[in-house]
Order: sequence, then C-alpha cells, then structure tokens
Amino acid sequence: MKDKINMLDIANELGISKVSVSKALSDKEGVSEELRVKVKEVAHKLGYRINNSARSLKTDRQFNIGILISEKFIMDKEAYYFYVSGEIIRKLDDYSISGIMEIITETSELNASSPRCYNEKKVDGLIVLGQLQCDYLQMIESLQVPSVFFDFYVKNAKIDSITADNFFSGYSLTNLLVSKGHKKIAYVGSIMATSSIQDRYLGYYKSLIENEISLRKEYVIEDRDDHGRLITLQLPEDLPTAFVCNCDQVAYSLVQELKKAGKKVPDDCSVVGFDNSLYSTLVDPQITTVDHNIDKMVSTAVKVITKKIANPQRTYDRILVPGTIIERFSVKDLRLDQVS
Amino acid sequence: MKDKINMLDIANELGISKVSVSKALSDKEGVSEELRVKVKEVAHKLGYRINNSARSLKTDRQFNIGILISEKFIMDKEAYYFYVSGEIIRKLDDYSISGIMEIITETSELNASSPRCYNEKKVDGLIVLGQLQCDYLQMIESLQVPSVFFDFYVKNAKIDSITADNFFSGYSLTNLLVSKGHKKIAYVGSIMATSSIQDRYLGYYKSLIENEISLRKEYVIEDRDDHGRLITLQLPEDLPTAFVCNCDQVAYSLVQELKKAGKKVPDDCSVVGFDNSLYSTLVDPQITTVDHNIDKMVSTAVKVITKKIANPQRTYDRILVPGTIIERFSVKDLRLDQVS
DNA sequence: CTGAAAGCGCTTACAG
DNA sequence: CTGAAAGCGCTTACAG
Repeated sequence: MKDKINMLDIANELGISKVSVSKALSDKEGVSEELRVKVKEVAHKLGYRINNSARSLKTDRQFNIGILISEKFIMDKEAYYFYVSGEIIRKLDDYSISGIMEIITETSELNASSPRCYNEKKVDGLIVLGQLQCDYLQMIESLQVPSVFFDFYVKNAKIDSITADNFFSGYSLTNLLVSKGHKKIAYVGSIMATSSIQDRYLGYYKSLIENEISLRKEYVIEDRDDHGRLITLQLPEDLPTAFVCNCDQVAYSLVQELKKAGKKVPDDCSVVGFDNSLYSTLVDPQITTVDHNIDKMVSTAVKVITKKIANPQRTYDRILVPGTIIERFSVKDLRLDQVS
Repeated sequence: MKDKINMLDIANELGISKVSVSKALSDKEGVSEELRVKVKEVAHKLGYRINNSARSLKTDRQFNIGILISEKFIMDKEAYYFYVSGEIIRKLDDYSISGIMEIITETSELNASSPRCYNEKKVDGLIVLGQLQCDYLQMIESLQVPSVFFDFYVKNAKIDSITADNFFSGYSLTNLLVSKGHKKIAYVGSIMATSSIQDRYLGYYKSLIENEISLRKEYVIEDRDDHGRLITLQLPEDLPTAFVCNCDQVAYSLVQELKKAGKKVPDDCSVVGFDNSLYSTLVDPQITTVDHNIDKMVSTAVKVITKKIANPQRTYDRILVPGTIIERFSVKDLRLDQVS
C-alpha cells in the first residue's frame, strides 16, 4: 500500500478526475450516487485520509475550536473546567470539529497576549472557560474569530455568553431555607471576585427582600483574597442558623470550621452550596447544592459557536441555563423543631 | 488594517520577496539579522498570523498532538486523566505544539475505529491515556504516526510506554506496613483488570515474599467487575491489620465499609492507597498514599513523542517513573502498641 | 545574503 | 453528471 494516498490516487484508480473524487467524498452534489459509492469504496480500500490542511487552505475553515482555560482555574487536579472541556470536546465531535485546549498562563493573562492557537490560525472560534482579566477579554473581543464566554459574562462585552442562571439559583436556594423556617441566613463569598459569586449573592438578597428579612452586613462573609485565593472563613459572633455558600468547596471548608467551633451540621447550622461537585458528597453530612446542568450549558455553547462560525454577524447575547436544587442532608427544617 | 495578511503583504511592504519573509519569521538561515528584525517588526505591525495549514501542507507537519482518552476513564467529573491532559497540553506548549483532545467512545473502542484527528491528518503523533481494549491498541499500532502509551503498557506492543513504577511503589508501600509491625496485610484490587493494579499487586507480593509472610488467597480482594466498574468490597472473615488498596478511591470506599462494620481506621485497621487524589485527603483519617510524580511522567511522555516525531525509527520501550510515598494518618504503628 | 519557481492537496467557479 | 484550470499561503531546492 502506497504511503501517502491523495484524491488523485483515487481518481486514477477509477479513471476519473480528482474533482469528482472531492465532490463524492464531501457529499457535495455534482456526482452520480453510483460514482459516489464507488469513490468511497476505493477511498476506504486505499486507506485514504483527507488532508485537513489542504482543505483548510482552500476553505479558510480549520474545523477546530480553541478552548481557553486560565491557569488559575486548574490549580486543583479535580478542576471543574477540565470536566467541562471534556464535555465540550465530546459535543464538538457531533459537528466533526476538534477541540484544541490551551492553558492561559498567568503571564499571558496579564499581558493579554493572544492565544497561540489563534496566532497560528488553527481555530475557527474560541470558547473561553471562566472569567479572565479585563484586558485579556478585551483582547479576545478584538480577535478576528467568533468567541463565546462560558460560565461568566462581562458588561459591555460584545461577546455572547453562556452561564448558569446563578441569580435565580441563589434565589431559589435561599427561598428553600426560608421555607424551612430560617431567618438568620448568611452568604459566604467575596461578591466582587466573580460574576457568579455576585449573582448568586444577588439572588440570595432578592429572597431576603421578598421575605422581609433585612440584610446584615456581618452576614456576608469573605471567602477569598484579591487574587481569588481562598482564605480562612471568619464566623460571625451571632451565629446564623443557615449559610448559603457560593460553592461546594467553600461549603466544605465551612463545615470543617463549624465542626472546629463545636457546632453540628445541620443541627446547629444548615449549610448549602453550589456546583454539585465532589466536595458536596464527600462531607458528612452530604450537602444540599445546585446542579448547574452542565450538559445543557455545554451543548448550548457548542451550538452557539458553530452558528457564529457559519454566520459571524449573528449574536446571541446572554444565555442563561437554569439549575436544579439537589436536596441532601445539610439543611434542618426549623418548623419541625417548634412542633416537637 | 487589511483583513488577511500573508507573507506577500509583508514582503511588499518591505520591497523584498516572500521567501526572505518566510526565512526571517521561521528563524531559518539565509537572511541578515538586520532584515530579520525588520521583517518581524512589520509582521507585528500588520498583525500577521502564520497560516498553519499552508505550512502543514508543505512540511507535512501539523504541530498538533492527539490526546486520546477512553470514555470509561472519565465517568467521574474529577477524572484523573483530565488533569493529565491539561498537564500534557501545558508541556506541549513548550514545543509550540497544540494538543487536540479526543474522547474515545465505547463504540469506537469496541470497533477499534481510528480516531478522527488521525483520519483527518490533524496530528503528528498520539498519546494514549490509559489502557484500552486490545484490538483498539493494535489498531493504534498500525497507524502511520508515532504513538506513546501513557500509564499502561501492553505485552508485545511495539509502542513505547510511560508508566509510574507501580511495581516498585507497591513494594515500598507494603514494606512500610511491614516495618510498622503489620503481618496480616491484604491487597484490594482486581488484578486482571489493568496492568497498574496487577503491578502494584506484584510489588505487594514481592514485599510479602521478602518478609517471609505467606500470601493468603482471601487477602486478595476484588474491587471491580469484568467491565471495570467498581463493586462493593467483601471484607475477609479474619480481618487483616492492614489493607493495600490499588487506588485512593477504593481506599476511600474501604474506609466507609470498615466504619460500617464498626472498625476504626487506623486503630483497628490500617489502610493505604495509590494516586494521591482528592479521595485520600477528603476522608477522615487522611490516607497514606503514593504520589506518582505526574509532572515527570508528563514531561517524559511529551519529550518522547516529540523525539519520535523527529525520528520515527527511534524507540524508547518501557519508561518507568518512580513515585513518592506520602505518609498521612491511616497507618498505625503496631510496634508502639506492644510497648504500651 | 536574496529571490524566482515549483509544488504540497485540496475546493471552487466555470465550461462542456 | 463530469472535468480542466486556478489558486489558497506557505517552504524548499536551486540559482545568482
């Protein structure tokens, strides 16, 4: 078998032109169904593989999407965005598109230098996982390929975003606590750190307003420093009966802190989180949390980016994907207390 | 600014030929250092991006590596191979190579169908993460690109592999238990399931032999079924004083089982694992385990694949990367017992 | 040190 | 339905 088979080899084998071979293999019109079948047979027999580079050079389409992740989101071996990338790649495959993952180092993020996969024209579009430095995102906006923000959005950005409906989930989760008789409810999360933390907080606040519970300043607890690194949690003097934590990992830490302080979950304090991650199930008690429906978010993101590649003018703005509350064992029903 | 800048545009701007531009930008000899600098300046000014497809078409090099992961290894959101992929991609960047991740579905694995990134000539080489079906691996061997197996090896395979030194780590870990006075030591893991499980077992066995402890059949405990799915662990009647678990996840399950059976870790039973994963730190007590030095494994894998691309004849065979024991709180020193 | 020419393997617009 | 011709943007071997 010849080492490198190209369309001309197939054409010669059948005594036709390579134009017909091209049309047959790419399912374009202009060849009889009979010939198409024959061409495909011969292609298979000869072990033909299409040369994506040659195709790209003519069509100006790479059939690759860049998936960008900031280094800071993958400090953990179990980082959530790794999983998301995997799901994106799986989904892209439905469109015969490959995913090129690229990790944005701290330096590139600070310098707002454009990703290599873009610099080398390897990709038709970009999916950005998780919020980055403002300047970096502006650079992304200026690039000549369609992009989508995943899991965050930015004011004024002309780039479409797909996010979990954090606001509504925060609202629902807090409502759940209120419905179980809680009134002293704290929020754990640094609300300037990311749009997710902030929106979950605002949902929490909306629930307080609607339920005529006043917001207490000391009940909004910082969980990370200016660089986004997690810090030790400070419990308020007057202990709340419930904590809405901006993510499961922080909920996990909080449970440890409470235990240290001699408090029991959920008997003394209820704790809820977000993300439905490993952290929510590997604690005792397992934590009530919000599942963000990542599958839906991923398939939406992939659909949007492919459509934007086909039609770069089209915009989708902010797409919100609703989450689902997963009730577990970290919330006490205070109304039952009063009965007994 | 013109939309699509190519080498000819740069050449015209400077009144030189595109050949000189090409040589200047790719740091090839044949241009004066003075001109090289000028060319790079103009390229930057015009926002030039090299066209990887055109380059590939001429050079037959794609500057992409395929990273293959079987679906079955990423059932977990926190799957270890996601992290490994990330590290590989980070490392590839040092060589200006991009990583194209591809998830092998159960069907493709069973049918041994070649990966799309290969079928479309998008990659110069392949890194296979984790053991796949025999037929699938034979298919990989037959492909016309260099490949490397990561984290497993196969008898008779002509493909080079990079693995943790599972045998030696199993041996060392068991030695540690023996040195702390343990004699009744069980191994938890289905030894036919993967080469890692088997080699860790053989290391365990070597330690037993050397320490003149006889191997007890009932002390080798199955942890997964024929499809590799984890099953409920059966504790032996005569309880061992220590368990060597083939991975942290199983160690984690074992601790739960032991607790259910009313046994305390490490007071009644010591437990050790492998992998240094989240499972080993999210249990109480935190588990003594083996860190596999993934960084080293990854950088070795990347080095090997790039060298093989440059020189496809060259072979490296089986490369073993030593691990490190991380001592935590799940092992009791029985010798102290006797004293007190 | 510099450049004209050929060609990598496709696809597309056009002609028959 | 079929095919000859042109061209995408590079790199390489060769000539000056």
